[in-house]
Amino acid sequence: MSEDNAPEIVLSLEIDDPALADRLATLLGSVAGLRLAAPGETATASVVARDPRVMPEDIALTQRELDVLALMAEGASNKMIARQLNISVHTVKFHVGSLLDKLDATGRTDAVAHAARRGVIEL
Amino acid sequence: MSEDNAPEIVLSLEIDDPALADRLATLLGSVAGLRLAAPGETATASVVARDPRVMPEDIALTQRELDVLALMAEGASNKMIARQLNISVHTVKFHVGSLLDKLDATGRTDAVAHAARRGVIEL
DNA sequence: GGGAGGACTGGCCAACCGGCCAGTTTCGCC
DNA sequence: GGCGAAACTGGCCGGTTGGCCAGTCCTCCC
Repeated sequence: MSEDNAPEIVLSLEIDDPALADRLATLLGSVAGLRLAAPGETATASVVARDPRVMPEDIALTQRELDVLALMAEGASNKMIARQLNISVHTVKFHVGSLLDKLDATGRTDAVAHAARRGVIEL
Repeated sequence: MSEDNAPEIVLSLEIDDPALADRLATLLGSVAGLRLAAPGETATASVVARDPRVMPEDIALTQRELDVLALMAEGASNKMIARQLNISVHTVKFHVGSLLDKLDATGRTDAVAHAARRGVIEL
């Protein structure tokens, strides 16, 4: 393993907590074979620590609601969801309604966005 | 600054490329004051390097489309968007239409999901 | 046995959405 | 001067959405 077949790994920091960012910058800055990205530089990998804000109470969604939510995130219409899950459109609407309530959303788009933000679903 | 007011920083790795993950694990594993997270452990920060798959061609969206897209992601209706941007509902629909085209989406929910996936917007 | 909660279904309806047609203005560029 | 791109506006219309009412089955639990 010569040094040149393993180019430096460039890390960008995306840390909300300044103190933590500082400590990490110091720690990582002195590691051989690795350096921190210059502003605007494209990094090999990012070190991420987001503000752990409003994540504590994970919303209690039923299995069925998760099914519906997942299909909503795929852009499926109520009709399509009904077909997929083998239930009536009315039932889909019923679940969507619960979802809007629980996720505190104003519409299906908002519901998907909120769910994604809270990590309930993965886009 | 005693050692105990600065607890170990726990890093989790989210690297798609196994080789890179390996190198990083080795490099970071030997840094004092820092360790890698055990499976399932809550980490202080994550080191992320996602597959740079279908991200090359960043979709060309106009400024106005970005405006509309951002509001869509907030769950805003066409009417609300129109008010926000001080344009008519028709114009909003026009931009939404272009967005659906460019993002290859079937509806506004799908459009927001696609945009988020491609990093066009941040949820 | 009597809740309580979840899943499911129906009808009804106003509002919203998206796609179609058409048009104007403004801007930069060849 | 002409030409395309972007932004903007209008009318029209069928399909979708979300909220309201109602009801039936379950199952778990006190």
